[in-house]
Amino acid sequence: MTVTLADVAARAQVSPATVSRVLNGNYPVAATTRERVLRAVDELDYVLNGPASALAAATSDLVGILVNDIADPFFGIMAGAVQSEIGGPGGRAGGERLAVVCNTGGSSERELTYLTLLQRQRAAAVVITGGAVEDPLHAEAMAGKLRRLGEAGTRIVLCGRPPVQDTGAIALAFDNRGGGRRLTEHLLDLGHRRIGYIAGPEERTTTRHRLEGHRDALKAAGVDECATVHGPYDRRSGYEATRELLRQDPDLTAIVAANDTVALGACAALREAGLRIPEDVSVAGFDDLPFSVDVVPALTTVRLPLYEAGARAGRIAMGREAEPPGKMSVIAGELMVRGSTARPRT
Amino acid sequence: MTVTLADVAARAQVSPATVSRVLNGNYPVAATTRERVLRAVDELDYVLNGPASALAAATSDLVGILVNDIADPFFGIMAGAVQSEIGGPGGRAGGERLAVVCNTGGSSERELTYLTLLQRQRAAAVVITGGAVEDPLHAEAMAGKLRRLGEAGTRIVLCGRPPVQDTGAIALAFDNRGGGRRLTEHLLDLGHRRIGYIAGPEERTTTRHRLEGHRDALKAAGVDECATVHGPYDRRSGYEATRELLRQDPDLTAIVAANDTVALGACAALREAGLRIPEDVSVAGFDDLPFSVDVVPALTTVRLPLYEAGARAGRIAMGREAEPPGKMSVIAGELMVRGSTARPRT
DNA sequence: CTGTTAGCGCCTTCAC
DNA sequence: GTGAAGGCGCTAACAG
Repeated sequence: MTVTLADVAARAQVSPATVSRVLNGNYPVAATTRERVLRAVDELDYVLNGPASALAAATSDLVGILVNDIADPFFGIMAGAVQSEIGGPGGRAGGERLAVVCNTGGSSERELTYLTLLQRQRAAAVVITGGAVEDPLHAEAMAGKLRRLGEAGTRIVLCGRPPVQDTGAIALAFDNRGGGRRLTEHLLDLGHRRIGYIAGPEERTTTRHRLEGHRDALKAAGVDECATVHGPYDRRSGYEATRELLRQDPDLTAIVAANDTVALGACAALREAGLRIPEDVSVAGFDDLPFSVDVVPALTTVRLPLYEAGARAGRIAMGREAEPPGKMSVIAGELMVRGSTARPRT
Repeated sequence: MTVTLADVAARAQVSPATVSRVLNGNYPVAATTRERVLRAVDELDYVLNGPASALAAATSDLVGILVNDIADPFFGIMAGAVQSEIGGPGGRAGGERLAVVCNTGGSSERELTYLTLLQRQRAAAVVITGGAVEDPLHAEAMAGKLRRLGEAGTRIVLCGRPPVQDTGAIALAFDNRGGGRRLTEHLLDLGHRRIGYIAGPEERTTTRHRLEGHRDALKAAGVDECATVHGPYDRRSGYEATRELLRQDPDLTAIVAANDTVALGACAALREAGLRIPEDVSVAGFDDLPFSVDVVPALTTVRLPLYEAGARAGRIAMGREAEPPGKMSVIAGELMVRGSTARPRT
């Protein structure tokens, strides 16, 4: 029915072992023999049986990339970068790796499920992007799962997520706290004192760190915290949170959003309320997604080098770049001051 | 070293076959036995070996989703929808399927590579999203690959892509032509006569169909085609193409973009040129991505039911929804008239 | 309902 | 540089 390696061997008049060797290219084979085999492969339209190969070799060419929300460019950009470093030749059989992205939807349960599925497939590596849920139960389950994955030979790289102790996982973390602090400092420097904050979902590392940075800046300046509202990382959340913030404190002069997408929703709500940006209310985001420079006014935000971080994570996962000292590296964000923030109205 | 099914069997004092049966849940097993096995699985922290299972069963729980650009929400939304319908229970072993998305970057070569990789893994199904490259050579290679995949038992669903003959693949196509026509008709109705067009990359079905719709509308109205420029589906392309269009025809009163992202770039270029939207130049996009309603002015566009289409593709791929008659269904777009289009200046 | 018996297709020592 | 043989871990008939 389907063509097997034995069929190729027969046609090329060599042993199955030889065919395997040319396919994997990790063993000396005479040039003429190799050519004969390759021709047979072509003629028979042979496709290696991945499961069989993985079973015998006790490892596969699958590399998993976990993202919280595949519809969000924040993750799409990182995932694409990881893939671009992995997809190339260099795998075991046929020289290609299967880089696949798995959408957890931000659910810690699905995150674990995907890790199990990947473990089941004996994935060669796993890259986990974005913030983590901070529930202690989940954290423990996660640490255990990562440890077992690592013990089974899967390389693990965290990209945009803080390290998990005792797992051997390599972490490239974003400096969300520092970025959040600089952003709020910028607003304080402009003269803002009543700054509303739209935070991400609770119990997420990203949310907490950005918020802490915000609070650090306020504290350092001796300014009281104004209203803070939590919500998911989407446009609608920004819209609704802003209406809530305006209700809680009609006199606020600035709004900091958990990320650019949320900031977009905030802008919409402000406009609907008849408030001008930045004349009446300044708005700031986080991440610097591609659209942020195009909205009107262009968004003040913190740029995270998403692509570079993803690419680096991919290379580390492939063993093509040395892991950072201490298995951990903090990536800084850059404050991008644009038209959406200005001095407060007097 | 690693725990195998035999270990579980020994601990539960049953045969390996029985363990397999409870794990796959597709065979009657006494409740008490099942419980004993499950407990052993838990105690030993056993994880099924996917490759071995796939090899023995000659099929896997892997489902592939191909996208042209994972950083583009157009694909992210569809991919997320497909996954949400696939990820759930219902798979063979352990009741979970591994839904994975593969980023082709719009390259026909990588598209074929990924299909081979998926074929190698004996994927249960493959969903291919977005437009296809129209190069005849690639089309032929693609048709052959799809046919072989189908013969090997992989279900294939095209989502947002026209059908490929003689492959058995099911197609859910978007009515890009109709949408393009309605969009241009809308501008013509408003009184526009000099309409610049920013098309997507050449030799893509999506590009061609949308452009054809545009031309259909012009022709029906007896209006000559104004300047048309091609470019990738990104913001920068829209920006540069608009500068080019303005150079070619400074008197145009409207610009139709290949999609919303391109339209964003077009808006930026217009503003930079000191032109107001829509007073001086109207702008229209395509897709109705989430941000399109938030930009200022809100974008007139054609809404494509991306999520619904993806979800349906996922269900069909899982055999949970009947395939459309003739293995093909055309999904219409809906014209969304918003602030970015208005009567031309007189 | 459960155990026994063969493989699934490939990789990998070991000989030659 | 190449062939032969055993086994990777699981599933799917068969028996019982």
